[in-house]
Amino acid sequence: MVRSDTKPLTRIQKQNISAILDAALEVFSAHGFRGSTLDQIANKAGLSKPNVLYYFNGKEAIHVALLSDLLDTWLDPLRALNPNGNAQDELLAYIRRKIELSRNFPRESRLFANEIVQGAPRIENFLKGELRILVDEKAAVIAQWMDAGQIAKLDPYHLIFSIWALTQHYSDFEAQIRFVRADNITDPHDGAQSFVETIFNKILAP
Amino acid sequence: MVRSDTKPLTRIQKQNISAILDAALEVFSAHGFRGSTLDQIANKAGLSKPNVLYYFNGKEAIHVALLSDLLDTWLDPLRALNPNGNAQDELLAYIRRKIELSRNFPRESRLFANEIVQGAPRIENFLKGELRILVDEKAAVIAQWMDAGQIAKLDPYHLIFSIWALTQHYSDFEAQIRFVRADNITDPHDGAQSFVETIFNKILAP
DNA sequence: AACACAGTTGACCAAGCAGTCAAGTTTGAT
DNA sequence: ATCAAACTTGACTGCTTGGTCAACTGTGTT
Repeated sequence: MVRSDTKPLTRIQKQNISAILDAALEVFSAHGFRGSTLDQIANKAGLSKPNVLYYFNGKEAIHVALLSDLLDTWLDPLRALNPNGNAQDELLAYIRRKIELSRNFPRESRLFANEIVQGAPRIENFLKGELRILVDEKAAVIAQWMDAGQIAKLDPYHLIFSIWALTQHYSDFEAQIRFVRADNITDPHDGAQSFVETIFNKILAP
Repeated sequence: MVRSDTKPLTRIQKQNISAILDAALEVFSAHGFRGSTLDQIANKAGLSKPNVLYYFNGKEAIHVALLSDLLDTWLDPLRALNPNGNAQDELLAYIRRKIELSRNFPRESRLFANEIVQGAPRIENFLKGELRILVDEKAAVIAQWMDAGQIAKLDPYHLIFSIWALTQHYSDFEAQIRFVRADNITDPHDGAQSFVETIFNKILAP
């Protein structure tokens, strides 16, 4: 088996591992963990099933690899919230980064959504650990901004949740939006960006 | 097999069918369609697997029964939006009904969410049909209210989507909220109601 | 009490699935 | 050209799972 932590990956390894991860992202995000099969992943990756298992210890291992790659990236936008910046600017920039992330990585967003909707069994520790610490920290920053009168006084946690809800909705529930707006549609994200920014301007106004 | 459309159900049929549907709701909403097994459902319902299949034609039939029961109820809050009422009052009442629905029926909400996140393969027709017609109709009503200056001018479709996003977030992503707010929590919905009403008051203000 | 039918289930398939393995082929360093 | 290691796979195994079936029990109507 490959993927030991002791280093250098060959050309073929890099290529196949990334083909597998890309295929797995496609499949897992569309059908959930239990709804996906190794055959689907192998097929989409253009490899045989035993060959997929040559690169990863098992189905679970592929899923874990995807999630840990993802979780790290997922924190970045919130991490970048600068306590010393202007409240409105910082929050709107955060919102913009979040929208961009769901727009550019809808599969990743749905992979995450699938996990959460089903009770987050595989990422409970991430949520209770890293994410919780970061959210507590940033909620405190937001609370200070509110106390200083820079933005409207609201529950900072609910404010963060509402940003998550609105920005991810367009990727996670894309199917609903697409079917409901059958005709006049190109990208479901169209208009979303400016709408979400508009309403948060109203929400945050002191 | 039972469940023919030609009527009267016995006492035992009523009881077992409802036990099966309740168990299936529990299981499907937690694991998705493919992630759920008939054995889990049978167990939770306190019946043997063959007995479950005596009442329903198969796993799919149980899922369909659940969804069609659900979809109808799901439209009610939006249906009740009264074009002749006051814009703000009507929309806030709609929001309140939606929140109440997710709070009282989180499993139903997650069943629906599971479907949508995975591309809505089983309810595509509902979304493209009934839901779409209703949304178009109510979006037109909202647009009129906006033109009349009763509420702020926004994209009515995005306004509806944002209501869906915010009200369902607390049930569908309950796991995330619970883990992130580990301590100071009783019901994740606590505070949600007043927060969501507050921000929509700001959003809708003309 | 007797009878028809509703309800129930253990034992059993067949298909689908994750994962193994031994035997092959390809790659690249020398 | 050689060879060891990297890579690949057809054929297989064992388990899970949706679904069947024949035989059994419970119910309620006369």
